[in-house]
Amino acid sequence: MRVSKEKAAENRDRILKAASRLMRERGITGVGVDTLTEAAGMTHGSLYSQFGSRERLVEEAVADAIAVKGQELREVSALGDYVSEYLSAAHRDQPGSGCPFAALCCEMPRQSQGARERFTAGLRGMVGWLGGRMDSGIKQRQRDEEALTTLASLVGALVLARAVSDPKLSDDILRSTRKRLER
Amino acid sequence: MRVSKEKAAENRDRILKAASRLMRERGITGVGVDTLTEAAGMTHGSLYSQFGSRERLVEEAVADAIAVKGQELREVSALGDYVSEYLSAAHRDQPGSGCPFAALCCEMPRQSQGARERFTAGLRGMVGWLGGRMDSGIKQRQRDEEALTTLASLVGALVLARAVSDPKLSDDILRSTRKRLER
DNA sequence: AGTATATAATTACGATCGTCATCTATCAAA
DNA sequence: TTTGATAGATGACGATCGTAATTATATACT
Repeated sequence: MRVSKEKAAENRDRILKAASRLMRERGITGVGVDTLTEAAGMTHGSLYSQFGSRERLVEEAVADAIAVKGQELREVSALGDYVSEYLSAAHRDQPGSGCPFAALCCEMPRQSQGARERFTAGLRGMVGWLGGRMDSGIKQRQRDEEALTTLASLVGALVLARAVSDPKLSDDILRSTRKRLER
Repeated sequence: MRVSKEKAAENRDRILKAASRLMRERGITGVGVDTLTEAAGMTHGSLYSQFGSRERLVEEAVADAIAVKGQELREVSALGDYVSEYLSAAHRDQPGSGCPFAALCCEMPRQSQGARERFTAGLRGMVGWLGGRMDSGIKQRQRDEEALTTLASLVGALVLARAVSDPKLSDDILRSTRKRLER
């Protein structure tokens, strides 16, 4: 059956938002179409009507998660504040609304080219933002390099902190990296 | 039907090795029991005979991958050499025989406690190894911290280098982090 | 306003998932 | 050597996966 244009757009958005969150929480491969559409209050087939394929939804979900996070970045001014939040226990324990790079990076190599390109574009934006908050006393090239290594440290620390089973070690990973990046 | 004790042990090992490689290449969730046992030349049900459940196989595969990599570490003496190899294009392009931490970290939060514990134990070993190759002019505690941040940088850089679709950016991530860790 | 068309959700389908009951062949004991 | 017990691979099973045909209704046109 068909629904109003508005309703359809809402439904589509609910699936998208559910995907954005659930794929970060359970992994891209870890969540099926049934779970995604059910979270949006519909039957699984509706995904195909709205996105054509699961692969397409993945692409849009990746882009959306990054875009939303990019918006949140506008409210952050100091790099130090961002690092503190990024490497916090709260961020570690809430992957569903957390950094898409950290949540999805390991699965990206096996995703469609479209999804990888959106991920890459988002990462470039992030690097640009980080570079903009670096010491302005250095060259552009050097700033880019430092932005890249900083992002790698952030992502690496977060994924490892999430992975280990010992809370104390997890905290140590976050704290050590926080300390390291303060310098 | 039953096979000889030797043959059974060989079969078990083939499944384990296939899992160790394939799970790193395609993700833990990305490879089914059919693929795993087929790679070992058997039907899918044999996994249950040998390991009891897929979950158990995951635990053993994680432990095995880490153990094998730990053995390889014995042949490395200088930290600089290790970093160069770790952040090389070759390592990036061969996840199946590469670092288990980088390959599996993002999926670990959703694995069984047993698997996470083995991952954690392996990571502790790695941190100890790294700490042993740090400047010996510093305190134990500081060495551990630096080992943790170094590992986070390595893992973060590798997973991001694998994730992005642009080869040039991927190389930049590896090179920048290599440079950063040389200091 | 009535009818045709397009669109979006439902439902049915084949394929594949992980698990367990079954059966066969090895190993151990007499 | 023969027989009972047991270990291990096979094949069958229900559940879930992603996709496509079907159905129902909102929208556009006469």
